Amino acid sequence: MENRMSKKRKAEASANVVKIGNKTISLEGYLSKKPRKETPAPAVKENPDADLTPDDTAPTLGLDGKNLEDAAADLAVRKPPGAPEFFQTRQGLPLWSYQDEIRRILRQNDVLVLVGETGSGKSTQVPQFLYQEGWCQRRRVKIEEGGRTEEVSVGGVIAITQPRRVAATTLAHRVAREAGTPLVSVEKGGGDKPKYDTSKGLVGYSVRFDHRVPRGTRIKFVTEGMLLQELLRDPHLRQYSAIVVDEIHERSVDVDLLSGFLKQIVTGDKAGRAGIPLKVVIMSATANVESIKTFFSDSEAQKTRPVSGQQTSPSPVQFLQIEGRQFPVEITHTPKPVPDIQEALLKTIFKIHTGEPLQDKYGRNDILAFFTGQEDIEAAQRLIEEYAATLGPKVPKIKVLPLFGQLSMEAQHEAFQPIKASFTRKVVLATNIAETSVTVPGVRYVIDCGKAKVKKYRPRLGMESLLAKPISQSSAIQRAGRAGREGPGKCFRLYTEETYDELPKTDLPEILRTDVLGAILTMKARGIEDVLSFPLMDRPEVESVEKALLHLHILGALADDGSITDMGRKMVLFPVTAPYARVLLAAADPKYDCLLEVIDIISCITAGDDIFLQIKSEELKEEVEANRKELSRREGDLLTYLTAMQLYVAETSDRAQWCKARKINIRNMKQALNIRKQIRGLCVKQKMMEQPAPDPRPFAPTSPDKAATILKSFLKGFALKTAMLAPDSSYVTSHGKHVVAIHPSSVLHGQKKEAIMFLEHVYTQKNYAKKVSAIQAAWIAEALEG
DNA sequence: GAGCACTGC
Repeated sequence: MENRMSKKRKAEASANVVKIGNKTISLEGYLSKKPRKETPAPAVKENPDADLTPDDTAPTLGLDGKNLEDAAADLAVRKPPGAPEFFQTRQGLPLWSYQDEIRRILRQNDVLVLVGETGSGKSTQVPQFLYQEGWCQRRRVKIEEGGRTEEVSVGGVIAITQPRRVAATTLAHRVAREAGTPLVSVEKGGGDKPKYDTSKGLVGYSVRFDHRVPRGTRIKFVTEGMLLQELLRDPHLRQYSAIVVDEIHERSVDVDLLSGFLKQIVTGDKAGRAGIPLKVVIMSATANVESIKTFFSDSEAQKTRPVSGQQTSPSPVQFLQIEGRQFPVEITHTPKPVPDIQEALLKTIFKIHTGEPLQDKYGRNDILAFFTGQEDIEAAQRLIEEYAATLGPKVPKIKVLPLFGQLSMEAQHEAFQPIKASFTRKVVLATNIAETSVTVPGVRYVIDCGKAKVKKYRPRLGMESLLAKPISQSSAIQRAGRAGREGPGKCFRLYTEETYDELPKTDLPEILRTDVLGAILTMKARGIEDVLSFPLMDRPEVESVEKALLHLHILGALADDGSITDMGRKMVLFPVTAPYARVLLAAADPKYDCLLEVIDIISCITAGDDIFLQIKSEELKEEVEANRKELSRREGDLLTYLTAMQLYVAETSDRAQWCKARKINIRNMKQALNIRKQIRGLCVKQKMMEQPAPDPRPFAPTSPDKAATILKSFLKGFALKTAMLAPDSSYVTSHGKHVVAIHPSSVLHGQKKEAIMFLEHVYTQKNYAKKVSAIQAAWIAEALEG
């Protein structure tokens, strides 16, 4: 609330401006409550491909009876190199016949855009085709930097980026086996000695919490975020001869930023690499790559390319398209728009079930239906089960399996298993999770409702919305493709062909749907002064960028002239969003001195979805709620998370049972412990605290005074996410004056407090505040003071 | 009284 903001702050606000490039923005405008019209923007989830299924993780030793030296000897005499038992499979991949062409293109060019559909083998084969190329060798060179000459190594390694950790690690394991230097899992091997010398190898990976980079690694699978972090240390990516950007069609914020930095390296002055080019292979599973090709081709910098010993000047971006290995999928649209999608979905399921065979020569004929969310899935499940009970003895039975992210691991796993009962058809009711993240085996019929829930950030309102929106054509194609993985399939679209034609070709990339706060800070920390001119495939609206710059200024990450501050540099070292990083820095301040507590809370929050699972059945409800009583704190959700973490750590006998009794997501809790360890380590390294005492530590409840201090440190990052209780018992936000309701998942739901702070603000059916704490109004002004 | 999907030295 502006009238509660301190006078000092107001005075500063009117005086302070942020400069971006040649633009000047005043803080006054940011803090004004002038209403603005929201522009509606349709958007949808991204898209496809995964050249592997989760089952691929199974570790195998391979190369029976051989050791690393033998494999190395093979390598020298054989062409292609690698473990012989994989030759046949690899040679059968569509990509195999393109290997000479791929090598030829990259000998002559720096950038290749490669379109390869699901199953083409691009993720596993491309790095193996390239690592023995002449340009891919490591070289000792002299580089002039700051007036002095330095001898450094450039090149030698190929990095392949993946949007997800599992993809990076499973691909690395598979390629390592194919290359004949498997990454034997020491942990999983139990007491057995690994068969191979795992300290050496051609293939490695590096993802958060998990790094396996053997000596001699030439092919390294990394997450996009990991490479962005490496860029912080090494802006020229000197370790690498090539970067293979996989799954670019998913268009994560990280891949967009990475593309910008790669474009700068490829087209810019390569003095930092002693003139040695960095090769870039962009890989997409969808053919819609025009904008990507244009992005990497058109460059002003290309004209001023240095001539320091470079033989070839780069030609335009090369392009190669490889067919996938999909079975044909017959697509049916509805002749007319359906009035009730839920009803149409059910009718289509029954029609397929009664009219189509249960099995054929390709295998099982299961059904996968795409829904928008959990609520629809659960409603449909009840109706299908009711219907299934009425089926005659000659009709196959139906087994309904829901599949969405909030389900437990075991429940999700059930959807991947073949049905054990005979004469039964599996019907999987899934959210978008089945479009990209997981592959359900056995599916031959897909039903596509044409919608998906999409999260979109509304910069003008400073909040997010999560609503069902029409999907894109490429998303619809991806959904249909799920029917053709194991045999010819059928896809039933519950919308007309005209509707399909009018859908956007691709989904809105994440950078246009999300708060660009993090992206801007990432750029600033990597030396981008004028963020508006940084090369991006899709540019966020200038207003969104300005909002983010101002927010970063308020957080203290940017100085008045828009340059990054020491605090900003510290903030980017933490694997949390900028506001959380600000809270960590505040908590380390002697004035607050509550860093350990704040780390515990932030670890719980950033571990994924809520650590508290929802309680479904009525009978369990009372029991679980009774068990949760000891965790619950009247100060709100943050102190409740802290108590949960402290009790979890103090629990030494059976943590799994402890979680089960309270319906706490143990997977997220374990992840929270990982994050806690990582953040603690970073804080020690930054001299923000001493090495903390090891676990377990006995539980002692946090005192009300300490709780207040913790909440005050959170306000340092979230002062704008506060609301006051109005006379009509609603909460009105101090920034924007919106009415918000406390989300039912909060321990403060239904309670009236003088003022609240909330870490998340999402519009679904209502304007909801999530992760809520009770605060005093006076604390808000205090937090904004300095 | 309610929850698309991912992710970070």
